Amino acid sequence: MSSSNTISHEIAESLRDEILRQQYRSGERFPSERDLAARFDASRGAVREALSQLEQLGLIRTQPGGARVQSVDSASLAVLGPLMQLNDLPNPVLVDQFLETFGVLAALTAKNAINTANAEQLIQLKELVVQLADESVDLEGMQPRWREFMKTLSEIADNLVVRLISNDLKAQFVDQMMRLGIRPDLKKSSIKRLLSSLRVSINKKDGELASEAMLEHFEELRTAMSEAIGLKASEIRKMVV
Amino acid sequence: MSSSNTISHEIAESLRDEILRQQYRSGERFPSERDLAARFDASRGAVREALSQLEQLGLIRTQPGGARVQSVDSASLAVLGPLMQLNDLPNPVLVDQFLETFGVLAALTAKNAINTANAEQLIQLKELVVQLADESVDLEGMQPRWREFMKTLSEIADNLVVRLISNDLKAQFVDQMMRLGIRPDLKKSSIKRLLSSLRVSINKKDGELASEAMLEHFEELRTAMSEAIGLKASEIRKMVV
DNA sequence: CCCTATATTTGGTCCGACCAATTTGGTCCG
DNA sequence: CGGACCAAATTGGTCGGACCAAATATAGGG
Repeated sequence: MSSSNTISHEIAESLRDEILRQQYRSGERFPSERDLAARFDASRGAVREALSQLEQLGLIRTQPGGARVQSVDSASLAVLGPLMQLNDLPNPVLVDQFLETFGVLAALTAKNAINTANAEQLIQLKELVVQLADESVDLEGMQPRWREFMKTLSEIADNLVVRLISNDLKAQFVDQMMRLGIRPDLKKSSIKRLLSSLRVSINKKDGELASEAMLEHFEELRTAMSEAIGLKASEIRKMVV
Repeated sequence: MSSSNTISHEIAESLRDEILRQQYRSGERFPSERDLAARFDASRGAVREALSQLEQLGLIRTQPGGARVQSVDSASLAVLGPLMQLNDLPNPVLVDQFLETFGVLAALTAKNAINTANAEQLIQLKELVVQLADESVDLEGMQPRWREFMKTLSEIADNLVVRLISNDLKAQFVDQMMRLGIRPDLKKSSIKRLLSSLRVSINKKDGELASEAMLEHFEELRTAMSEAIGLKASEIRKMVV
């Protein structure tokens, strides 16, 4: 399940999750490197490498005399992914905030992409939208195309800041949702409306229109996702009972 | 100038800047740990700690056999700060992208804050806006109040995702601009308009209005900042000549 | 020239040691 | 009893050397 095969990474993951689970109070002293080495049955060097990663994430602050735990919401954006994968079910509030935030960034990207695209790029976008309208492909199979479309938009918009933000969200939010079987029930009409707006905005080279369509789409996605998670939650509850 | 007093951090900073300066081609082999240890006259352990930080930043990927440099725009958002402080003058394009992106996030925050604020919080916001309208304080002295205002908005909006993003931008963008003497020439009328809109939106509890005002303000800020940087650049050019 | 077997390089990990800063505990004094 | 002060234990920071396994580079054979 967990990624890297190295011990130091395993230690880092383990400790990271403990901190994200609030198992330490903010400001509390973190176990000493020697203790951690003993606990994980590893060398102090490996532990120190792990701690230097946690420090980079903004989760701890180390000083001679002892490391201290930092408040989670003063950490780096890179903790968002792990934060959403902590429990069986991602925190619905967090998912909603993620979608809302990602939505405005996607809208911004779409606006700038369409406004700055050259003729060739507009054609490229148009083709991608056509592919997205293919009704013979199901929602899951469509995901790669959506990603391709967003990636193209991102490349055309060419905003490094947005791209860097997206990188830290590359914890594959969508993948995780798919894996958990959480599938937002987006009305086909809703998607059709989005695609239609996108088509028009590309033809008219009207970025503002694309932006609005994107915002609206994410709004609907938030609602659908909220329902989907709630549904999954009740499913799980039944399983337990 | 540079921050942490530990050797491993110094090494990390040094190597980070080299990568951000594109001194290595993406995909290129990174010097071996032993070479780096020799170069920095440090132990391999210190170098390894530095490298584990760079890896966390998404700047390198290490494997048995050799580490490889990653493309900058596949890195973590946390590199944005260092990226803007690389040269004497920050990259204007990057600053503009930063302001644009930060603008939509600030607008989102303002919208949600005002829409969800309770009576007490609305009063608090109103007071802060009044303080911002104090004409007896100059632009620089006003910065702490602006920060206080934004912080309050952020706390009320209570969006962890946006907060995490802001954390990685806390490389004190404003501070750096101040330090460099880059002062955007924002028209007083422009600020007055923003404050006025904010006042109205708070009174009417109309988040959408606040959002629009914020967007417009950042739009003007982008223009002003662009001019300010251009001005500073020509100043520097004269100095050299 | 290509493919394979071997030697070298490289990252991953461990151990033991030392230093300096911090923390801790206790002692002494008012 | 309380606070200031001092010494000991703890802790992070760094170093050096060592070993392994994976990856790479090299030389040899087809």
